[in-house]
Amino acid sequence: MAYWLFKSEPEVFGWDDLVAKGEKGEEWDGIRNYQARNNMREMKVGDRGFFYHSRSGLEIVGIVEVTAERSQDSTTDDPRWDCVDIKAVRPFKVPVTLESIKADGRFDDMALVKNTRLSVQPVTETEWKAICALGQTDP
DNA sequence: GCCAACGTTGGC
DNA sequence: GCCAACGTTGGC
Repeated sequence: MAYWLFKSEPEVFGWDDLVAKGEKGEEWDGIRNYQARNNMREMKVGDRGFFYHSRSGLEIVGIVEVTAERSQDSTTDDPRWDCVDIKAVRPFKVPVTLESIKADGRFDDMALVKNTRLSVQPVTETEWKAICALGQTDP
């Protein structure tokens, strides 16, 4: 199983919005960046990801799961863009802020720190476990 | 709300 | 194939 991180602006589509979608989850559409799209193409059903609030909040707030593999992004006819579906699994007991991730030192290689503009990015198993621990939440 | 960083587009 | 112009993301 692989691990990922999904960014979203809470004012546009936040953690609570994903929770409201329930078990069916939500199509992670609107991604128009090749790197982010390529990451989604690698995803398998059952892969886990962090849900991060960008622009405001600036913290990882919960764990999500991939519920459907790549298919055409329904918001466009352009065949270049496809995406996966994700659902909320559980919230972090304690949100993990970007500030604390930067201050930690163990996460300096994460795209979250090094490539701030990448909205869908891979996370290593080591990073996954360490961040879940910071969030005081089961991986 | 600003703007730096980065990605994409298109004229040449 | 270069690079200027433009558009978008996201931290501050």
